[in-house]
Amino acid sequence: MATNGLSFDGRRVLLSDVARLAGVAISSASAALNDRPGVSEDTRARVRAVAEGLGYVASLSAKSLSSKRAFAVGLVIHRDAEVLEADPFFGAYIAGVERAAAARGHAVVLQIAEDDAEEVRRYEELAATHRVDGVLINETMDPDPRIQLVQGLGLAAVSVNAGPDCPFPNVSQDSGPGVAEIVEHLIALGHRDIGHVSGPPGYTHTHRREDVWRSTLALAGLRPGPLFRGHFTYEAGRHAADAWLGLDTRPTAVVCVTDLCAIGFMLRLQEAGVTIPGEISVAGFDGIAMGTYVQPGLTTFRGTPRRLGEAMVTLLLDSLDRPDETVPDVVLPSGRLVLRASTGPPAS
Amino acid sequence: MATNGLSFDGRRVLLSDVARLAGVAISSASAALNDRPGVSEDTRARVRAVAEGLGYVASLSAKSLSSKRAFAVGLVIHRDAEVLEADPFFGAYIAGVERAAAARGHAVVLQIAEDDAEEVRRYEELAATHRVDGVLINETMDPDPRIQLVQGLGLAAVSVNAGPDCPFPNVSQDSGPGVAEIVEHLIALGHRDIGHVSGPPGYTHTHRREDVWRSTLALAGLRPGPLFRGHFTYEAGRHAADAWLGLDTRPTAVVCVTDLCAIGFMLRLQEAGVTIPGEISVAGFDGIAMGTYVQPGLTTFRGTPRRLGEAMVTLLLDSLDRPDETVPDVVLPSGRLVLRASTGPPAS
DNA sequence: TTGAAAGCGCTACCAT
DNA sequence: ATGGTAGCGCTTTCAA
Repeated sequence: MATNGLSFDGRRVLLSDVARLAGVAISSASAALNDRPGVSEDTRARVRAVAEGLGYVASLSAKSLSSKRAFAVGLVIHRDAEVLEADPFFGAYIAGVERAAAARGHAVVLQIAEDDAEEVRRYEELAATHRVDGVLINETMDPDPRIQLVQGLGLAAVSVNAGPDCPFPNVSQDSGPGVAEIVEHLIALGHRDIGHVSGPPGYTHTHRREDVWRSTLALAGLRPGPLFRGHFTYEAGRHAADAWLGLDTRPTAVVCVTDLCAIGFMLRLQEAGVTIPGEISVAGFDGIAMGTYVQPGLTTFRGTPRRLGEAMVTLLLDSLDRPDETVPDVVLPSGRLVLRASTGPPAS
Repeated sequence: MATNGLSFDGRRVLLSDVARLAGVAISSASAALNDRPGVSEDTRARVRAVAEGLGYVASLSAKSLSSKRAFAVGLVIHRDAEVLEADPFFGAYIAGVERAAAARGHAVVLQIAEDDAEEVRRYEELAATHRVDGVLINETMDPDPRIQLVQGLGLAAVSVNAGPDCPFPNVSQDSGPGVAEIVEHLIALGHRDIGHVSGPPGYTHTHRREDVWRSTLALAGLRPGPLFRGHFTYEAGRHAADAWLGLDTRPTAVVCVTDLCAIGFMLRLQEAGVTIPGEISVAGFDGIAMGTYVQPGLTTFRGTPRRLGEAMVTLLLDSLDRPDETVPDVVLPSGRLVLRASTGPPAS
């Protein structure tokens, strides 16, 4: 049995081999194997059987050249290696991307850009060489320069949580409900002064989470506590903690924009002798594994990065399959609240 | 300026366009652009200038079809999404892989397999479709089934820390010196009973680290402390900690096979009220960011995953470039000891 | 429904 | 050193 793409004599099995053995023309064999109309069911079955028996696998480069499709999707990650290393979000997301792509015969081409100029170059190369059929734009920013770039390059794409003027199909997974649930949880515990450690301006995540933090408090008749603008990282959390330590009146609870940030915040406070949740309740956002390792365990809202990756690829391939129709955007459920020991009643 | 691979009228710039404008034959243009001999320096320069001016980028599928090369390397990760998520090693490694590949015009095709059967299928597909020119085999096991598989499929490959009978070029980064340095550090602190939390049998990492732990102790005239066999994970560290808690005579120091494992070990002990390093010193291996987040900070040995990725790709592409010559294996320096507060003098 | 043949855009060979 | 041309292995059009 030759299931490895080699025929008995070691030569690659070609479509012409399949056609010859099945007693049909090459064009018919092609149509039969690619589910194209114009072949009788009888012929199709026969061709399939021969192909199967021979272990035929079409040459990708030949397919690509003649069909002008790459059968691959691109994923350009813009991040330094160090940050990438510490960011566990990435693993589950990429797993979703890869599996959804593989399920439809596409490969994932991963690129890493460490600065803006390099990111631009990567997209240009992907477009110029036709290495991929489309790209995934993740962590969309509010006006996002990549959108114009990618569109100008003629690349197909799908974005995540992009604004309404984004020309690409979009997958959205709103973090608003998650933040609302966290804030409501803190209010229910008795907190009245709830601060927020936010991300850098420009990011959808930053604005959305900040807005919902504020509006949820307003809905409960509470004024927003102090706001610390920082970043999504561990270090940013530590800095915010330093700021918190310098406050005259300290909030009794803080909602952090990410788990990593929350962990930095917590550990810095603990180093300064602050007890959690005794003196302050801390909540994060994402649901990374590390949140279960710290003491106390981190209350958070767990998203579904894997399903996000799957949804983005599926949407991209769908839109590629029907270039005329405009595929509907996808809305993913937010995730779910995970209560751990880092949040508790205020000291009073 | 048309730097995006499109000429003025929106048509793709072809090699024939470059040749025509440069006033040479297509074959000469091809030779000029690909650094092949047989063109005068004058011609080469002229062709280059025209290509540059036109923003010419060769079609990858056409190149691939005619040259039988994919200009891509494959990376098959065998791991569940959850483990992948918690494993920060991956980020730096993949960054190295990607950057080295990109520097030589190759793309990285990332595949994720969640079980053995799927892993086999992925390699088969990569080979059958000629999607990549070669693959990176990471985390080589002692007899590693992938080696035979990949070789049988006719794929080029490079392995890491493989045994002497592995047919592929190999990059080695010995973890032995690191373990030795850690053990010596503990001995210097005054420890005489030093245990080890090891990984699963079959992995090179497991055996090597275990062996060096034992031999370094022997060299100092010490008997090996208790050995806990587990896994590379956080959870495995916790289990080992439980075992340690049940011991009659407890070692005063433990060397864990990975940082993640060490962190699990530490946190479980701390939950049980054990003080670190007062009652026990704990060391890890890898140098992940999380080791700086825990309290006390984790003493460890920091490898260079990024350079490992770079070296593997470079070696693969080198061996691909000269199929006749046999390229020499690469040996990477081990890394360096990182002392933090999780190790200290024994209680006594 | 089926088959023949013309591309797809390069590389590589063989003349010149 | 150059230029013509035959592939590479498919898809796709167009006749039959």
